[in-house]
Amino acid sequence: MSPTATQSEATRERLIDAAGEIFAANGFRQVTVREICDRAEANIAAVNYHFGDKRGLYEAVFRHAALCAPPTQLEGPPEVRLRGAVEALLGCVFGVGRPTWYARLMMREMMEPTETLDQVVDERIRPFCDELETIVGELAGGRLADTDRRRAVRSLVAQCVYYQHCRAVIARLDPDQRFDADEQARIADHVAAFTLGGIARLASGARP
Amino acid sequence: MSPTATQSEATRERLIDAAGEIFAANGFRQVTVREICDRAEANIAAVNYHFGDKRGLYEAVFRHAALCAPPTQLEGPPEVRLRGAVEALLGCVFGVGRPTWYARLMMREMMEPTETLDQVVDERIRPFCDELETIVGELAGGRLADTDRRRAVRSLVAQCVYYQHCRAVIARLDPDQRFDADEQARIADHVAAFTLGGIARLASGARP
DNA sequence: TTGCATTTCAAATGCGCGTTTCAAAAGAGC
DNA sequence: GCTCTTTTGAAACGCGCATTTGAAATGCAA
Repeated sequence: MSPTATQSEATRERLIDAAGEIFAANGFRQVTVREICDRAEANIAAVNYHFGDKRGLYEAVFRHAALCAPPTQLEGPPEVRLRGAVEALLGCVFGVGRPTWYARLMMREMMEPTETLDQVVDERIRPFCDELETIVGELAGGRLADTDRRRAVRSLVAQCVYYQHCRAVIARLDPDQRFDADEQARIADHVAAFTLGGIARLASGARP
Repeated sequence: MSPTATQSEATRERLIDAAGEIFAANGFRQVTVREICDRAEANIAAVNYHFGDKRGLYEAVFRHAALCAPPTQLEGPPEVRLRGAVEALLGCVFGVGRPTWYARLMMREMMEPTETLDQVVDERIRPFCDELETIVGELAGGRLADTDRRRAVRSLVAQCVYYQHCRAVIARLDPDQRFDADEQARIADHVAAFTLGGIARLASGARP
């Protein structure tokens, strides 16, 4: 062991990685500092030394996770950009390649919001939603009021995050349901089609 | 004080009511037995006496909450029944009249499923989803495969529960957003229209 | 009235866990 | 080599909280 600067940094990273997984899987309260340090192969005092306290570690983890934003398709006709946005969202949820615990962490943060959530909303979520509103507006041919556009964006996002937030129920209703890349693509097809239909209906002005 | 059978029952009920609110608001771990007993005006030992332990109380609460199922419109054309189902779902989420903590409790249960969730899925959720599938099938004129029907039901449900699961984000994106009965009705309009459009698009066979 | 069963009460117990402490290890600068 | 700073290590502290305990209170039956 050589406690040099790079070694210290390595310890920090091991703690963040271990804590990210465990926090996402079990929530803030459930997780013990001992458990995190065990997996990170760090001493019990490392958390307090590097992050002040347990909450400081959590915030570092959340901030670190928030860095991997969904990459979106910025060019092309609105149908293509819609499809790209859906895949980006589902990619976060299904997390086939990425660190799979970010979406779960986000879900937990939504249930018990802290100040960290405000930052993430401002820095990441709002810009993304603004872009979605633009796409929806174009798809509707400019025939939607602001409120309707906003609600349509919610309907779109809802269909994606549903597979994260209600996975427990989905898995029980449909034991055969898979959550791999192939299924992700099929769901993306469905959500894109359903959303196009929904927007078309809204734009047509028909009310049920 | 008269520790008779009805008094004992009253204590049980006070504990369940108090615990329901507090569990829903703060989660299982956060809540202390002391806090529950304080609000229920019961002794600290009452929880262990009546429910064995804290977990036993939680399960009793969840079972009790699961009894208030969404009342659905069973007759009429599928458009009307769809609208009824949307309102029932949103009613659970917005909880304008009902015990408002059921939806929150359900959300928590979805994140950390216990055996209790299996029962609730079998007894309440699956029958409800079966009915939704029937409605969707009728709306599509029988032109949807089972898989597409199921996904459409998910898209429908997702739009409703989104207002529960992501309320923290919605409130931050839209500080003016209200969650009262009036807004609930407008959202029901939107979700019903959006869903009709989505189903129509799926039934038309068009793919993006 | 007097035992008996049920429920409530206040205090105590025990323990899990975040945090602190203080010493040891290991470079960095002189 | 020697001090100084940074990082790690093992053990201990202290607190919060679920749970237990044993007695008191209360109704019921004989």
